[in-house]
Amino acid sequence: MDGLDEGILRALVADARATFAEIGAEVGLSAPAVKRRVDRLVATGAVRGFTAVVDPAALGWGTEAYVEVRCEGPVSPRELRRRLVGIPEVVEAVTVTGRADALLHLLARDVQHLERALERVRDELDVAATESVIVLSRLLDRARPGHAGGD
Amino acid sequence: MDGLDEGILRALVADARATFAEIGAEVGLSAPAVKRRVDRLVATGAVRGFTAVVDPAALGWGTEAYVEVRCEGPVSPRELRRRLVGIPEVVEAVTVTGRADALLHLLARDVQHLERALERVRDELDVAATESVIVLSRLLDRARPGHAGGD
DNA sequence: GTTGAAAGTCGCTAAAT
DNA sequence: ATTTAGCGACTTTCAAC
Repeated sequence: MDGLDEGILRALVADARATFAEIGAEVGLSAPAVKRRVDRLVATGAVRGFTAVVDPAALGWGTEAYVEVRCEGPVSPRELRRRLVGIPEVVEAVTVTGRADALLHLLARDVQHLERALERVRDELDVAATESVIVLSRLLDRARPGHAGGD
Repeated sequence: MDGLDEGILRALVADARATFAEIGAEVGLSAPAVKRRVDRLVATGAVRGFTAVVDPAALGWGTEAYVEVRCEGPVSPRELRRRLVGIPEVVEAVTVTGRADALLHLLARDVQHLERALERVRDELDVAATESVIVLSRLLDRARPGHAGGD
């Protein structure tokens, strides 16, 4: 990991489908040299993969919420994960410090759909309490280029 | 947007560097047909872009937090955004319903670094109160393939 | 260890059907 | 939407640093 790798990462985050020659032009390397470094970044795990940034709103999923969940009794992260994978509206889930056990990020078509998804979360996890906030606007999203107001 | 487009989106989210022929094999289309549909998905905004999923931990950014922020007096989302862009540790920011004005997602090298970033947030936003939780483990991350425990 | 150059292969893209 | 064909990019090999 040196400055060249950082430049390559910047280029790949900005556009994962950039050609090796294009990336090379940005960082001052030939295409084969870039490929070798990209292969290494993937092999070492610095790059986990390449993905498309899909606009949920364009697919009619315009409602977004973050939900803190506190469960009845102790729950293992593994078990938590197992129960949440089956709920497609849960797009992100982390365990956290503090009063809550987990913080969930939900995506839904509308508020009714969100409510149904939350019911399903409560069913799956036997939840003691939840605290939800609905997203009004997305200001920033550095992990997903173009996904928020003019990054 | 039909079933074929959905299949193409699935393939691109799974691997943004997949060739059109590979995607075509998955959804049952020829490479040129896939290219036309991908071009249309990008043009209509359903696909906002393509990005690399970088593992922050592999770069030494192992500390992650979510922070609810309540500001003194009313603040416009635009102004909020302007002030947060300058803080690189803030990787995500949304405005939300409820007591808080904004929910921030922060990435830092360690807890000390996180504390400094939080001080900077407080300086930039004249904050009335913050409520932070530190991420213990990431269970699920559907937007970033391979970024959480065995998606 | 690294890089850059060349050659062969493969994928991309524009046409015609 | 597919097939074809021409072009550009990728990937391997090799020589040089």
